[in-house]
Amino acid sequence: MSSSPPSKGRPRDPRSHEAIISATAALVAEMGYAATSIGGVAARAGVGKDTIYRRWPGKPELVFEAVFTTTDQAPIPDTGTLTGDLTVLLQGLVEEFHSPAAAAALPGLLADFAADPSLKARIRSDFLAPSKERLLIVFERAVLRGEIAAGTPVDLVLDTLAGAVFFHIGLVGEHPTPQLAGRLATVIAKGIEIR
Amino acid sequence: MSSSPPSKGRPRDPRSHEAIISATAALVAEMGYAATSIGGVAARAGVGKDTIYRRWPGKPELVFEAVFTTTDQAPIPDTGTLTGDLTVLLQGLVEEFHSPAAAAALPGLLADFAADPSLKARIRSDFLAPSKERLLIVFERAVLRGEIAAGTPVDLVLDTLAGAVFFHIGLVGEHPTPQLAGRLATVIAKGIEIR
Amino acid sequence: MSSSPPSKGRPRDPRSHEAIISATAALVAEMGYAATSIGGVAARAGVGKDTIYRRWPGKPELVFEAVFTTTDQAPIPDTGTLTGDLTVLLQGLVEEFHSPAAAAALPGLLADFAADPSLKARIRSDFLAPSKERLLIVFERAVLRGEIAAGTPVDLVLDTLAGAVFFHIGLVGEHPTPQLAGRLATVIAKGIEIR
Amino acid sequence: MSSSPPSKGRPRDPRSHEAIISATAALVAEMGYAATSIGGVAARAGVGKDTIYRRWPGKPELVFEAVFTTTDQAPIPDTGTLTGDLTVLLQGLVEEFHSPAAAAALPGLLADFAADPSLKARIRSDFLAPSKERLLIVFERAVLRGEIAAGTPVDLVLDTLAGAVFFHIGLVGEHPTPQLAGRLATVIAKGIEIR
DNA sequence: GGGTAACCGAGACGGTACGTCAGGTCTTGCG
DNA sequence: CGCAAGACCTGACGTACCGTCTCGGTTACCC
Repeated sequence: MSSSPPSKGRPRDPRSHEAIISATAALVAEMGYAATSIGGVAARAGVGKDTIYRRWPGKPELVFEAVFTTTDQAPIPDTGTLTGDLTVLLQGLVEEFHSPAAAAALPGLLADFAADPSLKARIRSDFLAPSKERLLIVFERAVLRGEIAAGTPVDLVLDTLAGAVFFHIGLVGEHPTPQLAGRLATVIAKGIEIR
Repeated sequence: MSSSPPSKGRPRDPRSHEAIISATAALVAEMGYAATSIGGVAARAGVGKDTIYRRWPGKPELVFEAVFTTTDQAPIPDTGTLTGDLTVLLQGLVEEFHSPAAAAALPGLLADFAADPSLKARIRSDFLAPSKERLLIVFERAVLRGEIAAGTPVDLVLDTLAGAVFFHIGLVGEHPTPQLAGRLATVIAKGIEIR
Repeated sequence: MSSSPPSKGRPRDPRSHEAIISATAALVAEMGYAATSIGGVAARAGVGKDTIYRRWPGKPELVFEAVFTTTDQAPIPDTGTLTGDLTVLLQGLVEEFHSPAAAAALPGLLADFAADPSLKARIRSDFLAPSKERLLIVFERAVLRGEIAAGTPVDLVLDTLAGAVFFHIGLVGEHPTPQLAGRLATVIAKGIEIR
Repeated sequence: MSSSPPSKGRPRDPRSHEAIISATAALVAEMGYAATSIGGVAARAGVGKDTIYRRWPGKPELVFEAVFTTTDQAPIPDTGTLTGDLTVLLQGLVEEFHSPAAAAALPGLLADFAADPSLKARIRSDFLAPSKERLLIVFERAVLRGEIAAGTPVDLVLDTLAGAVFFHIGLVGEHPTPQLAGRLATVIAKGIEIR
């Protein structure tokens, strides 16, 4: 299923990989996305530029991997109400978007992804996929509870949730209040509920 | 109120201004934001680079002025219902974000604004101000009609509307369906209405 | 007659030119031709790389100009005998090839010129032209004196003289003895003289 | 005399040696010396880079061995006159310097040898040694015939012969005429002969 | 109506980063 | 140990922009 590893020649040193990733995360958090250069990452990681280009095609892919390593092990929320579930989901999004590295990286990173046709598709498939999976299950439960209709468009709702948080936190730079996730969840839940 | 013009020496040629603005808009639409350079704009406009730097501090400010010239002459919607008013407002946002130049410019442009502390504030004051003004009046009427509470947070709702549209259209690259504005308006209106 | 200077835009700063030339000469003398890089010259001259590439197409042309500035103001020898004239000419060649910068530069420089078809022709026209001019006059006088035949091939003799000195001094690295020029001159003069 | 072979472990595969040598000769002839890289030779020979570095310290030594394999089996000329002998010797030099691989390799190769102190000595000992041996014998015979003096400096004459041919053919790129060797031989022989 | 000060085009300037390539060393698994 | 493969660090390559500067030359205002 997965591509067989060639296993020919010297294997790539996982310590280089690790050093590159953490140097990237540190530089992005310290200097911002635009001021982070491949050369700078290489110097900081004590690595040649080729070692980076061998693994990633460019800065966007590298930063994406370095900053969004959160393997999203968070459990799927199950509070018993749609509003409660959405609140938990949104709290996750707010935290993710507000972490130092992510906040520094996201605007430039998404801009680079959006600008490259071959990367644009990955916004949905890589950035949003984990959240979509969870939102799908939350919606299934809400449908069973009779809170929302069966055909509620997951992608559109997810774009709204993510867009709202990204715009509010990432672009406008608003510091997230503790109530933020709850407020947004309430509005959206009420908005899509039956009746 | 505005800075007094020096009025000493040769006045700036308004034809240069015009040529720069339209060259910028054309280049952004054709090549995208990242591939648009000041030098390229100057060459296309038949103008020296200094003539650009004399008027704008950098690419973000230039592109902002070139692409968002919509003097927002659109009348404030007054359909009689909050949902109707929001639909009209959102249609405006969708159109604005979907125009070729704006779609090509927005992700990179917002990223550059967000990355520069001195520009970050202008996202709210320049990008969103016209919409906020209209949304305020729409909300006032809705309060008078008893549809929403008096203290409904305008900024947060606006960030949600703008974020949803920007994310959906600008980043994910979804082609806007005719129903999009209405759907979003319905959800948000229902979500913030009393009861 | 000469190409008209464009005189459009900011003129090139002759101090940059000067700084680049002397940095190049110094680096070649200190480090050798191969270890002299455009980037190194730029750093040493306090100049951007573009400023170098704007004036010279590459390292060979730059080094050539930097090292062989000797405008060959040496007078044409006229000692009364072919042997004497050739001795003076050869002393000039020996000195030129033995100067620190030239000795360090010549093997690599000539190799780069010989490897590039568009530069190859310049070996004869740029490196050898001044010597050929002098040798021509020396030969004319020797013909008048009846020492050599009228059709003696200048280019071939010049290649022999230059090749002998270059090989002996530049490649094999022999330290030139005071008698070297005289010995070679005697051999060649005797070899081409009538009888 | 030679370094003792390790004779521990697997012996070196002579087919690799052969493949490397012929790949090197082919690449040098096709692409030139500068454009010939160790990596390219390895790929062409179907060999790992280490297998090359295990046998040769670097490109100069490798190319030298690949291009100058002519084990100089040519017999020592004995035509009865110094001019005749020198003509035969020079014909050999001209042919050697004019062969496709040698012509492509020589300028860069000699430059690399001259630039490295540890290789510089080998120009005389490796490049010129076979010719010197023959020239010595030619000179001995000429001394016996009374054509030249006993103390004629072999090295200097050899540098002159080699330098003239190398400069004329290798650097300036002159196509060798059939008379070239004879003409040079006549000049030099006349030049060094007694009287 | 003559200065003078700012504007204009062109393009040179010192920098920084790009993505590629070669050099020479090393580390795999397999003979 | 040899060997093919290929990862590794270093450092140079030539290009593209950045934002500033310096030319010659042109307006338009102010004295």
